[in-house]
Amino acid sequence: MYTRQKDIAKKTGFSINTISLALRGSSRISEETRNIINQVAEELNYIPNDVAVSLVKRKTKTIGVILTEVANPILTYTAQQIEQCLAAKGYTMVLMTTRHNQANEAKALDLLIARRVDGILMYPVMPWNLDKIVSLRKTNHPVILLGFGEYSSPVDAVYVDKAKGAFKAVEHLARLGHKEIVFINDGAAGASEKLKGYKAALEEWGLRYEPELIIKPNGFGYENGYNAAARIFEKKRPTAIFASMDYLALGALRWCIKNGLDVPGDVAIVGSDDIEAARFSEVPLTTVNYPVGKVTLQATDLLFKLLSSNSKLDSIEPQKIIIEPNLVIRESCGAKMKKDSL
Amino acid sequence: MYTRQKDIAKKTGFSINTISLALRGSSRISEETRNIINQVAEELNYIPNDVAVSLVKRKTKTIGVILTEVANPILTYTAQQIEQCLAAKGYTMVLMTTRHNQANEAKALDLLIARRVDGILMYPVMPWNLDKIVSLRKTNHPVILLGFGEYSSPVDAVYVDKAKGAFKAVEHLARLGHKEIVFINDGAAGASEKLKGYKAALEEWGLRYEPELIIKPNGFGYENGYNAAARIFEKKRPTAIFASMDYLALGALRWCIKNGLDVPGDVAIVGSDDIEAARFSEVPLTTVNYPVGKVTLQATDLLFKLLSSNSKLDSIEPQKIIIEPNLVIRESCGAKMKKDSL
DNA sequence: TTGAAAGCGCTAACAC
DNA sequence: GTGTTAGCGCTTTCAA
Repeated sequence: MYTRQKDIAKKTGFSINTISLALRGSSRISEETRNIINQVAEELNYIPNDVAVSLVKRKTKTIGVILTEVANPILTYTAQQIEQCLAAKGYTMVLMTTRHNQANEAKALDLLIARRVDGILMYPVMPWNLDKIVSLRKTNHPVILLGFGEYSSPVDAVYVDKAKGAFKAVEHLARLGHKEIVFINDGAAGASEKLKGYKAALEEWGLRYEPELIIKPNGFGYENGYNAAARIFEKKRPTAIFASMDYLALGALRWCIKNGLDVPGDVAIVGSDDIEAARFSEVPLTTVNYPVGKVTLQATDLLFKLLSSNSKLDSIEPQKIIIEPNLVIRESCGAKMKKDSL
Repeated sequence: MYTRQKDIAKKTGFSINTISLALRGSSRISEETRNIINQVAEELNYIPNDVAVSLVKRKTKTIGVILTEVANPILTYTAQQIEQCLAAKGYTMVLMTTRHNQANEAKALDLLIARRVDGILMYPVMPWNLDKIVSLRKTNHPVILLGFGEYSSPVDAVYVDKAKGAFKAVEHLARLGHKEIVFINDGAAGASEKLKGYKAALEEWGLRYEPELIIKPNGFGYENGYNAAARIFEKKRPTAIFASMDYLALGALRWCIKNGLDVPGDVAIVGSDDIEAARFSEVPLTTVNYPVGKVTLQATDLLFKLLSSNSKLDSIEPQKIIIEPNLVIRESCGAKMKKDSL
C-alpha cells in the first residue's frame, strides 16, 4: 500500500541506509545519488512513515491538549492559538476534552502518555487536586497547566490573575463614582480570588464591604444572571453591577432594560471574559478580558523550553507564569459614550 | 525511562511474547501467570507504547480533523462533537486548521498521511477543487468532507442542504405575509444554492423575483450587515430581510433599531447558522440552523463504515449524505410573541 | 561516499 | 500454556 525506503532501495540498487540519508538531505550522500533517489521516491509516491520515525527517535512531535470543553469561547480560542503555535514549530496537536469530569481527564492523560506525546497542555478539571500531574512531572512528563486561577501544587502553570481582573473592574466603577457595587459571583474556580480583588478595590476606594451586595447565581447562564438581577433589585437600588462571567452580566443587563432601567444611565454593568456576545449585546458590555493569546504563547513557550532542556524535569523548579487581564471598556459602564458605536 | 515488556519479561522469567499476550488478557495464558505479569507490570509502572503497536498493526487509531478555522462556532462545536464520537470508539483526534488557505490544507493533509492517521474528516478550503481528495481516495485513504454546500467531485461527503434552508426561511416570511423580501447574500460557498432556495420559495408563494432585493455585503461581519441594511433602506421599504449569515442579520437588525424601525413590527429578520449571539441579541434572532450534531454523527459513521470495510476504497461508490437544516423561530420574524422571552 | 547490522517496542505465526 | 523467530519502517552506529 505504501512505498517504503526498501522499495526505493530495490529499485535504485542503493542500500536502505543510503536512501534514508538521501531523503533527509544528508550531505554525506553525493548529489547525484541524492537526485536519483529523490526522483525515484517521487515516482513511487513515497511518503515517510512518521510512526516508525517516532519509534526510533522516541519523539512523536505531538503535543496533547486537554480542555474541559470547547464550547467555551475562551477555550476554543485557546485551542486555535495552540494549534497555530505548535504547527509553526512542526508539532501536531491531539485534542481531548474532559467535559469537566475527572475520570475522563485521567483517561485522557493515560491515553496521551501511551501515545507518547512529547508534552501536554491542559486545563485541569480540579485545580486543587493535581497529584497526578505532580507525579507525571516526577517521571519526566512535561505538563503545563493553563487556567483561570492559582495553582498551589508544584506544577508548571500559566494562569490569569483573577483577583487583579476583579480589582480593575471594581476600581473602574468606583472611580466613576459608584458607591454600591453588586458582585454577581459564580462559584467556579477562581471565585474566591475574584472576591479578594473585589474587596481590595472597595478598600482602596474607601467603600464599605457589604455582604448583601454579593450575590451567588444558581448557575453560569444568561437566565441565572437575569434572575440574580431580579433578586438584587427586590431590596436594593445599586448603581453598579460587576459579574464574574459575561453571560451573567448579559442576563442582568437584560433584566435592567426590561424593567425600565437605563444602562449605563441608571446602572453600570461590567462582566468578565469578553466573550463575543459581549461585543454585540444591546448595550455593548464593558468587561474584564481573558488574554488568551498571552496565555497560550507563554504556555507553549514554557513547554518548548522544558522539551529542549536535557536535564531531568525533576531537577528544574516548577514555573508559574501569571498573566494580568485587562479591562475592555465599552458602553455598559458609562465611561464611553453611546455615540461611538454603531 | 519507560518500562518495556522486555523488562517485565526479565523480572518474571517469562518470554516477551507471554508478557504481550498476558497484558492483553489473552486466555491462552494461564490465569496464574497473567496475574503475576499484571502485578509486575503495575509495580514497574508499565505503560504500553502505542507507537510501537501502531507500527506493527499499521493502524494508529487516530483520525485527522482539518477545519478552516475554529473561531466559527459551528466548527468549534463540530470539533467538540467529533472528538466525543471518536473518543467513544477509542479513537483520538489530531486537529489542524487551515485558516482558509489552500497551501496550509495541502500541508495538513501530507502531515496527517505521514503520521498514518486511519482517516480524515475535513472542511475543505475550496469545495470546487477536490483533486487531491479524489486522488487520496484512489490510494485508499478515507477522507470524509463536511460542508456547507454541495460537492460535485467523486468524494465521500456529508453536507447541509443550503438551498433547502434558504427555502424554509423565505417561505416562512412569505407565509407571514411579506411581499418584499430582501436577501443579503454573502459570496461564500453555497451562495448560489441559497439563492436557488430563495427563488424557489418566492415562486412557490407567487412572489416576483426582484434583483434589486438581492444585496451582496462587502464581507461577512456585523458591520457589513449594518451597511447592507443602510444601502437597502436608501431606496426601498422592504418588510423582511433574510441574511445568509447571522452576523449579517445582526448587523442589519442593529441598523433597523438604530433608525427607529421596530423589529419585527416594521421589518422581520431571519438569519442563518444559529450562532450563539443570535440567541442573545437585542431581539432574539429567527434563523436557519446548521445541524452540527447530525452532520458530525453521519460523518463519523460513514468514516467508520469505510474503515471497517475490507474492500478497497476504489471499489466503493463515493457516498454523499445530505442533511436538512431547520428554522429556529425566535422573535425577529414576528411569528412568536415577545412576551415569551425574558 | 556507501553498506551492514543492530535495534526502537511491540505483535503474529508457528513450534514445542 | 509458553517460547522462538521474524518483522513493522525507520535511524544509528560502525565499518568499508
